[in-house]
Amino acid sequence: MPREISKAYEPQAIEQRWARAWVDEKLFRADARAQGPVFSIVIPPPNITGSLHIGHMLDHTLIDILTRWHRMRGFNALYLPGTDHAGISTQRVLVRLLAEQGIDYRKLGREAFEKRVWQWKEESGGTITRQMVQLGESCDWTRERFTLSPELSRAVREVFVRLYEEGLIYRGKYMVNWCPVCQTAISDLETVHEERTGHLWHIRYPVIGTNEQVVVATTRPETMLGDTAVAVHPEDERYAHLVGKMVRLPLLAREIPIIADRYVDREFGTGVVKVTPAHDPNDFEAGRRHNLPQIDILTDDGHLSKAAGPYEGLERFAAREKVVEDLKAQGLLEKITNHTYAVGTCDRCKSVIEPRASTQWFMKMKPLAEPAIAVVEHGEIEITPENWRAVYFEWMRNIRDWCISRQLWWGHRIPAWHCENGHVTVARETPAKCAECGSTNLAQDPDVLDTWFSSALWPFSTLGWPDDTEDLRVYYPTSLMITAYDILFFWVARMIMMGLKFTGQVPFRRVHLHSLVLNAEGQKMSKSKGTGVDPLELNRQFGTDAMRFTLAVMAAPGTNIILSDERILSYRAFANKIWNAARFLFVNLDKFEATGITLEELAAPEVRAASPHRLRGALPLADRWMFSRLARVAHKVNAALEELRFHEAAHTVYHFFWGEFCDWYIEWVKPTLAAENHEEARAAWRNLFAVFEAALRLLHPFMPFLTEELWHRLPQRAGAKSIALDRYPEGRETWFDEEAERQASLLQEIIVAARNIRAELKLDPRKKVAAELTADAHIRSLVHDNLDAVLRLAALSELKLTSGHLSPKGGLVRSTAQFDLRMAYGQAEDLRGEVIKLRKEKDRLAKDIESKKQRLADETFRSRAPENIVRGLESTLHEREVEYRKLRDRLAHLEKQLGEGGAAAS
RNA sequence: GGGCGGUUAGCUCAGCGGUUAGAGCGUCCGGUUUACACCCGGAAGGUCGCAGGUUCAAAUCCUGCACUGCCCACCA
Repeated sequence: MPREISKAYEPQAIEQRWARAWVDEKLFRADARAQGPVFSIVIPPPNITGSLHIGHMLDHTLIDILTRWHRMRGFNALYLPGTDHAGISTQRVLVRLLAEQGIDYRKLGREAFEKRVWQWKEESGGTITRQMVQLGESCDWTRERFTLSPELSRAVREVFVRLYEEGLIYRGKYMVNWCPVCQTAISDLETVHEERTGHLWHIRYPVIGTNEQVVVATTRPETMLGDTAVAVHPEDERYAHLVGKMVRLPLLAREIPIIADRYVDREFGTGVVKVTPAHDPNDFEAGRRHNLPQIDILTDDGHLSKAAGPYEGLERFAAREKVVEDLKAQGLLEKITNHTYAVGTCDRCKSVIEPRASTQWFMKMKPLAEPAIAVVEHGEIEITPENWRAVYFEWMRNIRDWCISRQLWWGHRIPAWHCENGHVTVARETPAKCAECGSTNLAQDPDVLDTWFSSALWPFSTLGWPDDTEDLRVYYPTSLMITAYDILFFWVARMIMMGLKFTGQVPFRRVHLHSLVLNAEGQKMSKSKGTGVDPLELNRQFGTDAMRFTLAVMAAPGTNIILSDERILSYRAFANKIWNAARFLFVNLDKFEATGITLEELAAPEVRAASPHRLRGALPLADRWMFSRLARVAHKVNAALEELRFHEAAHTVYHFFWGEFCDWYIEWVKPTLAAENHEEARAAWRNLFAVFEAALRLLHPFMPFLTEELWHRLPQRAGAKSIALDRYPEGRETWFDEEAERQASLLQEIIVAARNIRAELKLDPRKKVAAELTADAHIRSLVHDNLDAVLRLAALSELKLTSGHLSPKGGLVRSTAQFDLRMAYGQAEDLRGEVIKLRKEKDRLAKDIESKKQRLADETFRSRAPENIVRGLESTLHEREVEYRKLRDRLAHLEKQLGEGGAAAS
């Protein structure tokens, strides 16, 4: 046990040392054959492109707290780490990096590009995992996975082929969200609706063979170039005579029909709508119903295509202006009105997406969603906080097919091969010939899968599926999924669907959705917006343990987390407090050794396991109280963690350690530690060490580094490896010692009362003064038995114990129903402050008593409220009345005194 | 257009049916108590957004309103 210990906690060196040691020793390697109930959790795989941001830090902190807690409780715990290949994100990063080097990725070609990405991944893709090691996360690094590794790719192909064979994956031309910047289709979830104020352009379409014209309104005038009809409601009398006639499409002079369709809203605008089947979801459906041609007027990169005639080549927004200008010139623009509408933007690049009919791969979701709804309904998967259940159900019940193909190069290549005759062969391995016509002229589909496709398989693909592995049998279904609520649909819902479909089991038994971490302005932290904070910088500044503790304390469900330096600072102070409590033990080792106690003795398991109730009676009050509090706190922390109430668990240990262990217990037993009576001193040391060591274990899941370091500095059994493998304090209810808690808090009240008077009198804290305590025999005897501690902690020279009523004369008094404490004062003190205070207190008490009396006088209350509530109220009322009488007498006395002195005249 | 949160001490937030509503920071007063000034002791500070209702009992449950944040949505 080292004697030299720095005065303040300096986390950096300690953290680095333990982080490395834990990995080197493979301390957290899970053994599928180990004993104990299983706790398994897979990480929400971070993107390889990123570095660790505060959101990850929160995820990982909560996961790690629970993993360490379970491990310490004897669970066979697995925390499986890994990363996501992050299709679009990674491709975007690489394209940019290459561009910076003057390389056009398209010219590089697909194969060379992929090679570059892999190379980059090897060099830079490990940032996050390195950072996770630094953070000391208790993952099993031997089981690290990557969504694009050969093993996981195999799972992806297996799933794709099976779904295709069942008809749940299909290919076809449908309306998709097209991002002209990323140049790929994206899913509905990846488009973010943004409210914008724009215009509604009203355009005249002349009806051929008449003098009439119809007016259509549109938010995207350039799409008129792709119109293949205009539509009216079949029962709209205004236009009934026009149905079946043709209109001349302005600018292009194309003749298109006027059709009747129920999807037209007669109330909106003129009741006539232009139909652009290739660029609007409603029009697409209408186009199918009426057999209209689809004219795609766009190119992949958002310019106008050949189909746009004279507008070919124009950028889409330039084309809009030109179209409007030309319509205006031809007098075909009736009016422009203001209009707010929601525009879809690309989640990745924020550019406006274009609805576009395109041939893509889709997954049928309804059949997959049904069982996924059922398992949550039936509680096979518990979602916390509960309000997310409703959100989940809502989305799942209205789920639409998922566009899974992406026009990218980085990702899982779709396992489909096209032959020259247009047949498609879907296979697990590259086929030699077309399954339909036998052609050997095959080309693999160029598209890759949406990143979330492989993420959806994560809980079982990482454990070895599709093989029937030991890991899968032992660790699947996983115990819990912890992630931010913003990927409930993207990821959580899809994992549930895929897990059920392919393993017949839920992927996890519980989902905990935590809040987002926002900055001081309440904005979502984001690197692109420059509003992010670097958690590693904060860790360096305040210590990882302080950061972890802050996040845990703030992880209360419901609200978002707003991080501030002040808050982290207060938990850095907490870490320092723990450090200094340890320091107290270490710097007093000479006193400790003087008692003849050995370190071996302290490390003995029977001392550690000492169950307080066995010792009760033999122990001094302070120790009985402390052990009881320890048990109660352990009980509460365990219960809180069981229910994922991290903030409550953290609060509880914080208050226990600082407010009870340090502020009261250590101060209380200090003299005993140096007592002449060695047996007494030894017992005090033993208990102090035992409580401190237990407190470290209690704290360990929250503050792994600090506790590991201090635990190793304490005497430990030979071969004891890590606090992380030690037992978590249990807090059995049989350890609670209510009598000791009651007595200790009474003594504390007396001490606080004395301190209060001292502060009021502005006494020099070192100056010891005499006081008088009036109380019943029971309390007097309690105080008498603990007189040394009371005198010392209240800085009293003596405490006279008296019975009966306290005479009203002289000194400052603090009273409760149980006792009166009086301290004499010199003549210089001004009593007016005290009088004001007492008056205020008297009013408050009078009001309180009045309301309690009223309650108790209420017959309905007495008959309906539970007995213990009524009795509790009665006894409280009695106490208040006692306090009130004492206070009234004191006040009268003081007022008289002031009045006589003439000081109250003013 | 639907839905979900939030509104509690100067600030950031806990508490979510039962006796005098809590924490951290900040404020004020007093401290070189040999573990800790990242500290110690004491104190001040709140008609729990507003209005109704349910209940013996409401910060806590219900309804409405007002701000405020977010999610979902194919009305041109």
